[in-house]
Amino acid sequence: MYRMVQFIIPPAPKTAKARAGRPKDASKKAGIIRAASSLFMKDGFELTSMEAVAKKADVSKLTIYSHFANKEELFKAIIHQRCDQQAMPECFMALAHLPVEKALIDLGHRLTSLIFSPDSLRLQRVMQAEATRHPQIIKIFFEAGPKRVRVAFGELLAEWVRQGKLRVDDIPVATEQYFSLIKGEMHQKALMLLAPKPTARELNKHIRAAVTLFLSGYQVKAGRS
Amino acid sequence: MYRMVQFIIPPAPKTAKARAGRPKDASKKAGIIRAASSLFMKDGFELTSMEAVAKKADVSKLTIYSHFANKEELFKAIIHQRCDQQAMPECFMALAHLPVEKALIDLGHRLTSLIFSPDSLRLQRVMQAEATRHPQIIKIFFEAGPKRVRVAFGELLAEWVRQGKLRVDDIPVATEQYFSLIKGEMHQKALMLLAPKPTARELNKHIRAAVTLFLSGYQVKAGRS
DNA sequence: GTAATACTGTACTTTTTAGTACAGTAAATA
DNA sequence: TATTTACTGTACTAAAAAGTACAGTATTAC
Repeated sequence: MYRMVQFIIPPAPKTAKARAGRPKDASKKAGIIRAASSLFMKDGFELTSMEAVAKKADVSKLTIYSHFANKEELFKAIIHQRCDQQAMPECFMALAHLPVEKALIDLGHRLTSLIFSPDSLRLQRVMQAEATRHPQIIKIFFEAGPKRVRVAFGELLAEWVRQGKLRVDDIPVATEQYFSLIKGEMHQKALMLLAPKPTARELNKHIRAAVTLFLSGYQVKAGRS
Repeated sequence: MYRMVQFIIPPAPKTAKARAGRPKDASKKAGIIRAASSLFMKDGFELTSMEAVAKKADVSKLTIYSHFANKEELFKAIIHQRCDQQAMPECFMALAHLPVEKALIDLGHRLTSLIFSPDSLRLQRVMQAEATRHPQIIKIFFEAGPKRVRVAFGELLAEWVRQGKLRVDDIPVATEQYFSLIKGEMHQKALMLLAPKPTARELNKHIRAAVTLFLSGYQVKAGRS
């Protein structure tokens, strides 16, 4: 039964068919998305009202409903858009020929500045809050964001193993460990508003400690079997 | 102005003064707390209605309002109560004379079975969802739960350092690293309902890997300065 | 120019829920 | 027994928000 889906022809490809009459205003839609984005990120799904979105976008409420079927669809559109923004430039492999320690520290800085950015924290908070009510969205978010980064890191690790710089039995496990150490508990606290943004000094110390521990487990030392 | 608060005498210490008339029924209150607890943990603050609590506790809505001023107070009472339950038996020091590796693995199992328990996951989810609206409660939750456990673990590490089994420069950092590794990303996924409960085998492997990495960084090897 | 569609503003319906009013009953103290 | 307080059930108020109806204006394709 499921196989058949692959052969179904998409129902009427009415793309930019210019269907007679005044066309929709793309700038209106963009304005709605911008307004909704900031409100959803600030207040979450439940506490953001469509009226507030309309007001902030300087648009009639009915205009919103002409672009998005309902509140859920609007929310999904916002999350999709923000996930795309969050994607990291996949330039991990460029680090493959640096000294391992330096590369890991550099990466640590880039990752922390991403995940501690106000936007990322807000998105993460909203996702967690809505986890039970929007499980599909969470999945999209995870695949588009965290997962891609981890895959790229795994490939970098594999390259270093090939170069004989690291000794890693289980790459997925090591990847998870690196990210766990880099995130640490500061991230959890930042999510819960329990800690102010860490200072540059704190971050530096944190990242160095994480990389040191990671390398003590995986770096190839002179004179090993 | 604020200082004065410290000197204000508590307004009439009517403790168990038996203030004439029918006394409040403690079992009603307990029933309300029990019902509210399960509902708040399931649906969070906003989506739990007082009517639902009343119905589940088999009690009149007004009875709830006679025991708790409003919904927020009821919620706070629930969180307090659950925090107290979550506290781990502080028997960490009993592990001080076991072999370090065995102790860390044992501890890892206890910690994971705590934080992956349905109750803990639910509490954590509710806390995260309500973080922005109830910052004071979050603080209480953190001090009563996670923080106490970390302090106890830090003392255990210090004891091992004293015994010459470990070499740890910065105990808070090492503590954070241990907990980060033990929690890993599985916990995050479990919170977001992205992963089913990990199997015993997976947990075992995960904990072993975490402890191995931790010890490779902090265990004293024969023949070191 | 005409028909079709987009957009606006206002007002409305519907639903949900926190919190209250009230009238009555039950259980304790004095 | 009289009084005071706890509890119940029903019905209510008030507010908030999703979504719709409608009447009118603006903008485009044909």
